[in-house]
Amino acid sequence: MSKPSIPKGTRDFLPQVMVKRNYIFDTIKSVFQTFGYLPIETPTMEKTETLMGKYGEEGDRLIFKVLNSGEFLNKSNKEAFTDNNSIRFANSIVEKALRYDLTVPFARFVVQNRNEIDLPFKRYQIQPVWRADRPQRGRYREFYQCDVDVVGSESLLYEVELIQIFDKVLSSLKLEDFTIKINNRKILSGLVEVVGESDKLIPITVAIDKLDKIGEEGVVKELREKEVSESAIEKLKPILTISGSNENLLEAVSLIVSSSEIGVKGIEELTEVLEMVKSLGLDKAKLEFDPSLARGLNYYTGAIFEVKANNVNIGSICGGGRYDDLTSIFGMKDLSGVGVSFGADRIFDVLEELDLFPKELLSSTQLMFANFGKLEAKQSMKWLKELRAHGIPSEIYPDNSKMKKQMTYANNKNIPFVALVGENELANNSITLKNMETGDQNSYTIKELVIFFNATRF
RNA sequence: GUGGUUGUAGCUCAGUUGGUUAGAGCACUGGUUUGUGGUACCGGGGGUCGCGGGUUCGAAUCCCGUCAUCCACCCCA
Repeated sequence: MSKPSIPKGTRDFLPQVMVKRNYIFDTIKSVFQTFGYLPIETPTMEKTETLMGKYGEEGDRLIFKVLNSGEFLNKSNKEAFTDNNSIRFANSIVEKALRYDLTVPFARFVVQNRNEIDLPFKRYQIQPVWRADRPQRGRYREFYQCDVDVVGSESLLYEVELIQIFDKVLSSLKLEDFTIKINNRKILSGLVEVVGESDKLIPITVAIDKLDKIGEEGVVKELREKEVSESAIEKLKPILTISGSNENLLEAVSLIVSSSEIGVKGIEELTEVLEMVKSLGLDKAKLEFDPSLARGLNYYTGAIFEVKANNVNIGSICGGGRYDDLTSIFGMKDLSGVGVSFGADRIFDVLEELDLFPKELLSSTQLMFANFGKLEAKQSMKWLKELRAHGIPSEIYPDNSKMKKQMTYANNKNIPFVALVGENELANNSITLKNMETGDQNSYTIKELVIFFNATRF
């Protein structure tokens, strides 16, 4: 048998990593709940028809498909097989797939459970998703998304609320320098309408989205490759070059799209959101209107968001937007939704790189009893029971090993205190407490110990 | 899916124009210290050099294939 290993782009998580991951999840959950969102879960697998076609052509390719069980070959499309038609053949032997994100399953969930929920429905969902992408820095094939969404309201108050959630979560995680980028798909629609290329909305937005990566020239080159007319490119150029405050940008863009009804609507929405956020104030977040922000997911129709950690070379750590039509695909019309997603794994990488995890996360056990033999261990167990009854995380070394070995174990586990209970302590009913940081040792009774640990609790 | 990079000890890596028994640091382990870790000193274990084939008297080193990895593109959390 070869060395055991796990599939490409997946990971094992050791305890010292899990405590950090849980710190992120706990922070996110508590913020979500203070904004009035409640948890749901959906299955790991969805029917392929639920997922396919919702993420664009590229997305379909990246969906992990689950082979049918049993004698699937009997029911397979052999014609498609001999024709070398992979897609049609795959459809005949696959009817389930791993979820690609949490938003589309959520839309399905809302429609399916419409009679059990009240609108507007506010939910959060923290679960892994899978993408058959090639792994690289900050990109995994299995990763967690933490989604907050609300469906059943067109109110822009929710856009504001989600911006506040971005700010609150990331500020709570001690991130100092991050930017929330915001744009509105209606503005982009107005833009392509004004330049006379309405049918090329997607290729144009995808090209514009790459501005900060490939620069103005790169975008123009890509637009030409997508057969966008020269006159349209000329009209789009200001979008690529203008800069300044949110207000200045709004004014400039609003002039460009003024002849488009939908474009003007987008400007109005964005203006309202920006003004409200400005009057409420943000903690650490910077909020920037970025006319070149587009985002690849096809279902967005209104506001779109993306959050980047500054000074860290990793893609966006959060994203989201408003989708007016997602539930209609599943048969429920006129149900607007808006939501955002936190990329827990990327946030982890950012906090790790910036060394922002609290250091007390590393130790859970506060006190370890050294083991001096059977009698001593028996007494230590009694005292342990009492300490644990008071909620003090404590443990005992399992064997009467050499002190050096026991101490090394405590040291490696970052246990701050070791209790020494040997022959002498047993005789006078005391506990010698060693502080592993300073090396100081003092004698205590069990009562004093409980008081000591309750007092030093955070 | 396209292009490139790198595979040597548990981890990070060195290894000269191909030449005897493949090295270092960290980690692990034993001792100096049989009731004291984190610092010091001495010792020890651990490697089919990713895998398969080829060239050669001789391959970790050169060639071909393959798998894995990382990076860029595409796309995205």
